[in-house]
Amino acid sequence: MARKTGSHAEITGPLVRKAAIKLIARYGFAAVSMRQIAAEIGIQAGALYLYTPDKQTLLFDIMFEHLADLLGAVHAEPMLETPVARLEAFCRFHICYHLKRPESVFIANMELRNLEAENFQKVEDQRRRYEAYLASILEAGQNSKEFKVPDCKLATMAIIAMLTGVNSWYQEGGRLSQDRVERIYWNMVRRAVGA
Amino acid sequence: MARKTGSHAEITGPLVRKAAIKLIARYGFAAVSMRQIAAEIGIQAGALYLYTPDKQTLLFDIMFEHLADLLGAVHAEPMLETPVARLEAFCRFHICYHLKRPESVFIANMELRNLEAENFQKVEDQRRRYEAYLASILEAGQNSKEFKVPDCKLATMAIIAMLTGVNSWYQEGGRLSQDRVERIYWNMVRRAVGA
DNA sequence: GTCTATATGCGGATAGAC
DNA sequence: GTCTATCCGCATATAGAC
Repeated sequence: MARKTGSHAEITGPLVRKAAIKLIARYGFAAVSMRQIAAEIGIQAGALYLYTPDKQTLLFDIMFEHLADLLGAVHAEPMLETPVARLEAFCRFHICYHLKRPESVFIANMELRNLEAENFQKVEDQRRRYEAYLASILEAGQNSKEFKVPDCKLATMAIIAMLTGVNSWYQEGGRLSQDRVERIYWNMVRRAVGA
Repeated sequence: MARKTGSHAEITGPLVRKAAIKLIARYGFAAVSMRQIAAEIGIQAGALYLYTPDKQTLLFDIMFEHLADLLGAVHAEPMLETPVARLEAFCRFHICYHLKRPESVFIANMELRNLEAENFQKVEDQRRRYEAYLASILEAGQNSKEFKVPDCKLATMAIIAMLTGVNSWYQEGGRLSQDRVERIYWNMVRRAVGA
């Protein structure tokens, strides 16, 4: 395929996404203008509309793909034997995956209310599927008597909130290594579910 | 003091605050206009500036007062004998207090990035003081060997994230009573700290 | 594919009448 | 204390030149 001079779609497309993630994470969706996003990558605002039909779709795509990637990654994890091994793997996976892309995580958690109804539903469905993955581990452990969880649904929400919270304070090169953090959190989770 | 016809400062002032909390919680600070806030209470936008010097100060006041009230309330709790009793009281207090004012809690957690630097510092200071309150309970239990916490700082962050997470799913009149939720969460916390 | 220019509307905040 | 009117700037999105 011939390409005209000044044709950079394959480069610019991903740059738009990347710039939007960076700026929305920092300032919030409503506070970031299309002009800012364009300026971040050195193009004019009008040119953005070659890569997204509008601002709302840009937000939705960022959030949906983040959750789709997350779901894909968790399901790609090797399926371990025991519930306790699976729960440890989940805890470590969750912390690790989230710490690697703090901006997307932040957007996925903070910008739900800026999604239009239809888009919100799609994103929420993904989120529920992720929660269901953890819930199934807890239920398995409950059935096998390895865990003592008073309520699997509550434990699911509690564990996810606790693990995601790491993103709000963890700093690379800080007092604790990531592996140490994972270990400490896993120990708290393990005891919380009575394993 | 004589009052002119149409003078409703004592009524309107609190109404402004209340309307702002409602709208900012629902749509986000950046997405809410001063015109919307005014319309919510049936006045014109210009009249808002009798009650706040600007939009930023309105946000700061809401967040700061929320945290000041929270700190005041937690320090007003009766000081119980043992660390384990104090930790249970804290867990129940935190869930109860936060469920009672979900909008202010949401704003305090979501709108930090919309605060100007100086205001941000003041709000963060309050938050740190609240965290320190929980940390001191954990340290006391650690010293008395009642708890087995690998790291008090991490346990503090983990417990607060976990407890605050209740606000994101709890619905009055749902499957579980608030007391039942408090009990279940307290049990998870208790085991997580090895008590 | 990107630019400039522009249509159109809403934003925060203030001035001055009542 | 509240209203109306207004300043001024920036928002999203589109049209058409290059």
